[in-house]
Amino acid sequence: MPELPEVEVTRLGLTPLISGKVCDVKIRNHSLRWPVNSNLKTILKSQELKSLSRRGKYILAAFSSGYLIIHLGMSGKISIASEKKEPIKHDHIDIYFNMGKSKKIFRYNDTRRFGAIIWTDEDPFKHKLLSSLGPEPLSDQFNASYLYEKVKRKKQLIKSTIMDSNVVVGVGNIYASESLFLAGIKPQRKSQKIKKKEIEVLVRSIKIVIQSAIKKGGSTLNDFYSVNGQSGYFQNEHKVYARENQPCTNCDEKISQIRISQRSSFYCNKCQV
DNA sequence: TTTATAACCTGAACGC
DNA sequence: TGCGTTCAGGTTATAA
Repeated sequence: MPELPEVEVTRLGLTPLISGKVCDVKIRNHSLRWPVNSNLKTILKSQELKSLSRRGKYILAAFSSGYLIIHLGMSGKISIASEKKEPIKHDHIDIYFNMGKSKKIFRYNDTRRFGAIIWTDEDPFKHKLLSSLGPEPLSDQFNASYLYEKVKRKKQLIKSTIMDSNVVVGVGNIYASESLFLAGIKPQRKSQKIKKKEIEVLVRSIKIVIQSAIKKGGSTLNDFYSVNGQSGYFQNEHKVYARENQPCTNCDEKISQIRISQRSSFYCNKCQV
């Protein structure tokens, strides 16, 4: 999946392709991270899709009387299909839209079923999944003073801190490694030991990495393709992620790999201090 | 309160 | 060829 850039690329790809009123819903498998509401068909029927927005890694589909909160988990994918297109394995949910002469299907596929599709008729930002999220990485709210306040008493490792969605949303395992490389900070440093100057560089690096990944259409690893089936290109630009024992693009030192919180982490022992 | 770990699930890649 | 093990983009609940 999908870190923030992949979710944003998905949202941008979906927006021009889907609109109109829901005319049917088919759920083949209810068991995602949380069980999908069995009444979804009744709830959504005749409701008009108003907009698609994003908060962190959540896509918010606004309907006439509420919101679908969609999370892609590790392996979730959304495609827009015609009625003729037969569902394949792990196509768990179809939402049919009446679009003039034809019907289009919003199709949710998720191999590992870590994703979620949740209906709420209240303010989605007050939903418990979204209410305590940190700022968007590209917003002005996410700045050096903010992050320094967050890290200065934290004993956990800096990579874990920037991946904490209560600190900043959208920085997943790939972009955490990439941002720390760009900032010249080792992922295993303790957060509270990082100087204010370094935090300034780190904030800039996170913004650059996320922005650049969105422009390139996200990373394509095993599972991510954008809505139209195109792969992203950002993986061609990974400087450290999944490059263990390959030469650093900056100094030729071999890229190192360690595990932090059960996640693979990659860094250059020379360029990062 | 903060931090680390286990758990959710499927499939691909690898070693024997 | 086949079986067992490990690993994969995330996030929550629970343990320490």
